Amino acid sequence: MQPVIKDITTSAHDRVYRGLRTRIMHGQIAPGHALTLRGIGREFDCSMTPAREAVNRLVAEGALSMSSSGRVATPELSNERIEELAALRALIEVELASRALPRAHMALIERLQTINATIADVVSNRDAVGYIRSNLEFHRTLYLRAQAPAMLAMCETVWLQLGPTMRALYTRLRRSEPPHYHRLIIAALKAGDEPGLRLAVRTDVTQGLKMIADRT
Amino acid sequence: MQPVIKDITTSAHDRVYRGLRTRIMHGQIAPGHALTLRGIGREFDCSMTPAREAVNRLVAEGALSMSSSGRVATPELSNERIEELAALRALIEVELASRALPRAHMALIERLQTINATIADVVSNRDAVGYIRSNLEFHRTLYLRAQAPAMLAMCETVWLQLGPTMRALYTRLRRSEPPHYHRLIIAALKAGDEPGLRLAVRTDVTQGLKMIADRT
DNA sequence: ATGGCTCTCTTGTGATCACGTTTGCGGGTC
DNA sequence: GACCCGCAAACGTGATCACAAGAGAGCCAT
Repeated sequence: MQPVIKDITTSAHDRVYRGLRTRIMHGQIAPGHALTLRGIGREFDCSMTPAREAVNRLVAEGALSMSSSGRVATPELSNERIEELAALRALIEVELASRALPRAHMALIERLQTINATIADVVSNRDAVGYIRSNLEFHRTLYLRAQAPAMLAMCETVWLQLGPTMRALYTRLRRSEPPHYHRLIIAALKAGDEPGLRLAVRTDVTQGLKMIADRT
Repeated sequence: MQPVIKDITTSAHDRVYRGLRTRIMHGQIAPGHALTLRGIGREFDCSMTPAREAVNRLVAEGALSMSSSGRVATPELSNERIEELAALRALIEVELASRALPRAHMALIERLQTINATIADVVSNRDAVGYIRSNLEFHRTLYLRAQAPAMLAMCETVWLQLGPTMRALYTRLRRSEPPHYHRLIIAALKAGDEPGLRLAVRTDVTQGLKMIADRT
């Protein structure tokens, strides 16, 4: 009989937290979708306690919104809030890219190109969730080089808040072309062109989210 | 017999959360100070459950750090992290000030001057906690005019992370002069001078935190 | 006197339960 | 057919408990 290997690495609430977090960030949950503690506990096979901790953490990060009665749901963002979060993305990500630039060597650029190819694949398959995931991976891979964990954490918090909204955007948009500005980012990295990099990142971040604000 | 008025507005975990949060943000707790769930529960007169929720939320926001064993304490920040958080403050607060500028009318400027006078009082009393609180109130009052709640929330998260460290700084520094750059901020607001405002805010935010990184 | 070891007390975790509230559905009325 | 009211099921909250892990004090040996 095999001994049961105790899962040292993660406590239950951490497992639930991570599961919900990636699901939200990757846009697998539509805006306005409601969640219940007992339902989460059933799904992750634990009691309400770890589910509560995970949910509270996500509420604190703005990934979930809580009604006055304590019911929790994926947030439906107003246009003002989307504009604000886009501005925050631009602000922080431009800084992160700028800090990553001096440390960007060839291996990093090649990895970015690989991810970009994946994005092209995923886009042709009309896979919104895959697109969001790959797109964020592209950005995160670049920003990891900035060696600025606090900034990256803030950045990911913004991504998290925008997750369900990005899903709503990209499923409506049904884009078929791979992101144009990613190539500009890579080119600027190769050339060591900081102003060009800043502009490319800012544009890439802003362009997609502008369309949401324009819908109404 | 008086009827017991049920406290509608706040649940227990919210009360605990707010209490701990302002205590941390205002620098009333030194870096590295340990907290226990049962101790918090005793202090706020509740069981461990609300204490746990509040603590987990603060850990998620970076206001408290949690060891691998789950013990929780006020964080002792490395110099790199302080530099990073200072850069984040500069980035976000400059943007907030810039957005507040077009909406800043005379009543706001007068309120800022009143707060600044309070800071002068508090500084002469060598009251570090009072100084931090008034200083943050000065900034928050200005940024509220920006009408950007998501940005302000991020900003306050950074303040929260820096709370205990600011305490450590200002108690060591024992400054006796009121903040110089606050006058520059007010002057730029009066003049409608955006570049001057951006520079003044950036300098005000950065100057204090540079000294910490220089200690070592 | 000091370094290492053990034991105990304390801590965090997760499960369960009772309670008050809310939500949503179904039947009755206009 | 539409609207409103009432009831039952489901929900979040907070308390309590059992358990395992860890920290710290005290003791012994060197």
